[in-house]
Amino acid sequence: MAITIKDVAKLANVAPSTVSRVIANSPRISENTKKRVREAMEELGYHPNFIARSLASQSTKVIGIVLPHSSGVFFQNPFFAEVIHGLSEGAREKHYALQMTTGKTEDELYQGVMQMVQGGRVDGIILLYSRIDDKILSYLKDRNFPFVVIGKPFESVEQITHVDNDNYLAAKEATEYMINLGHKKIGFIGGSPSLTVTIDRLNGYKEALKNSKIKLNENYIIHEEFHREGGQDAVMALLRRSIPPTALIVTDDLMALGVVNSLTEMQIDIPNEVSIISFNNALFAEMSRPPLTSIDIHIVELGYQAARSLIQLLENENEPVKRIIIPHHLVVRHSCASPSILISSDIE
Amino acid sequence: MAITIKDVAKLANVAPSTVSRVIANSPRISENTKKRVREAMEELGYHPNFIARSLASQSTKVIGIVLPHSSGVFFQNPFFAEVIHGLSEGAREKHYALQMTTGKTEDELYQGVMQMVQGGRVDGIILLYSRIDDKILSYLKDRNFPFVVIGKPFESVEQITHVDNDNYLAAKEATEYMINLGHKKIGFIGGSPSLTVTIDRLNGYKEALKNSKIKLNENYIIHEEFHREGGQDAVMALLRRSIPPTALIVTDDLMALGVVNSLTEMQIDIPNEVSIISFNNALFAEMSRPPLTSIDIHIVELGYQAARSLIQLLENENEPVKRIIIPHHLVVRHSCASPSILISSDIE
DNA sequence: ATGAAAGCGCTAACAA
DNA sequence: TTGTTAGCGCTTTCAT
Repeated sequence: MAITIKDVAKLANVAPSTVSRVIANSPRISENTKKRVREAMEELGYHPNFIARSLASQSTKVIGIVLPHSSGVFFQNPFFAEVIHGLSEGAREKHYALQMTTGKTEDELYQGVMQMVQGGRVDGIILLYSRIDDKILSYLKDRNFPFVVIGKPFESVEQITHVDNDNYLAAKEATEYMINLGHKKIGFIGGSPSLTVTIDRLNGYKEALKNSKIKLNENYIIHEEFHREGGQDAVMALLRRSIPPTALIVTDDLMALGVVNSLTEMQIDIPNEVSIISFNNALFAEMSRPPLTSIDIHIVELGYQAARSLIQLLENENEPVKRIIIPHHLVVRHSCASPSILISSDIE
Repeated sequence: MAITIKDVAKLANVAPSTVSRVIANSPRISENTKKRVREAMEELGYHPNFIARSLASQSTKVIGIVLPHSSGVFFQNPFFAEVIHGLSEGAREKHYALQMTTGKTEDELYQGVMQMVQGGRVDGIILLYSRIDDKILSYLKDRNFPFVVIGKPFESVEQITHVDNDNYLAAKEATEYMINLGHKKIGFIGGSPSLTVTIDRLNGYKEALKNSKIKLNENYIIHEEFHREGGQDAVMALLRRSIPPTALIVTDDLMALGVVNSLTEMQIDIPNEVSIISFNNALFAEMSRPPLTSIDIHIVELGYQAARSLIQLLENENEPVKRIIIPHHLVVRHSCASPSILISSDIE
């Protein structure tokens, strides 16, 4: 068995409780005994047992992070690595550990979260996604368990601390960018319609069209999964429209990559025949041929702020509910151009 | 306070230890009382407290994973997401949780590992890298703490369970592939020379050259970090050689991407002027223009097997030390060709 | 400023 | 087959 607080106490000739106070650096212990105790700890190579401490103090200093189910897809997307990067920075700074839960099905995931929460494994939880009617979110909310969501909660927005982009605005700007280039037939390729990020971006897109008096064409809106195949399927569907769009708002780089693949294969020129703007600005956007104009949403920062917010929530009894909006910005590359007069008038 | 084992015991009219045995599904409890106890648990919505269980049983059912320091670079590389994917599958199947440690410096990382280990936070550890003279590995080994490394340990290979590819063979085959195409001036762009993966691949490269009686040119060997800039710097250096290589073995996709970028910018044709073969076969390899011939090392499987091996180690008193080799395979795309007679004879 | 002692929720050895 | 009891290593009242 390892060195315990008792061993230290014995060597330093004090009570275990005194050692405990020294660890917590209680001001009620004289510098003198603090020094003695610390020397004893040093000499014995003592390290506090976190589990015991957790049990006694009812706090673990670990944060649980919940990936969406079907995490297979999620792992492939650069979003995952970046958000974890940010989370791990934020957690490490405050000396919190990170624990991960995944599940193949929603129910498996739910069980995992329940174990984390009721098992007392974590002090708080960060949801890496936000969707409509999420059982897990309801569970956390009902139990009043501390949590933060990355993305905008679908309901009770005012009561849930979350870190998000202004996805409505970002999509509106992206769409306006296309409109300003002269596009009128603009397609929208979004993720699952049950994700709030998709809903917000779709609304931004619609608003921009409305403001410019462009009639919304429901046939121009496609929902697919956030991976390459999703983008491919989406663009194929869009190309089957009697009048295909000349510009596409694609809400994920990996999808956009699929879009580019398909168009390239069909020898459709980007940006002269179809313009594309993507979201997230992962390395893929830069690597694509042509390089994609993309909206950078600063994913690392999203994770970093989420970790910090949760920790504040945990450490401050009555920390208010917060909404943190991470700014986005447009990175212009070479996937957007004015619609070719030829083509657009040709078809009409 | 939440429902405890005592509450259940009271309701079911048994002793707490009986409830504990029911949880563990001990065969020494009658089906009858099992049923009664389970009903009580159900009725109260009882969930066992993992922390208390961990303290009493001295086992946490959590696995610690250690990223290399300078994890900033590591997070960017698709290797990270894939290996975590595999780890999380392997851990979840056996109902283990995953906890992550990162650090900006080696010392910070070391402290983190010490906390995990001595703090009793984890039952075992997986190192996601393998380097020469690793303090952390020595620490784990000295304390006899269960761990598994992904990659080949530099020392005591026979005494440390690890999951690896046959990197020596993979690089040898890659090099032979180039030789068979007719290349004689073959460059090697590897990662840090303190990583065993680099060492193994370099040795495989050298062996292939030797077997084909091609004289080793130390100027053709470059070491850089596993990211794009690394690849760019490396290829620039190689191009400054009086006789630049006509083929490149690049031990990482992201680096290869940098190589391709630089060559493309300089209007050097791939594969006609320079052939490239990369490692890992991430999406980047496929996306690159031209698409890269690459060696797929099955990173997800690496993670999956690592998790399983560690769990076996933890659950079986005298599980033997194991070395698991994940097969690799060559994926041929369009970045390799025979050296142009013109160019190679021209220069010589 | 320090010590004694109870207890966090569970497991496991020992009894019965 | 089940109950009793003593910890696991720490924190935290309550005394002193």
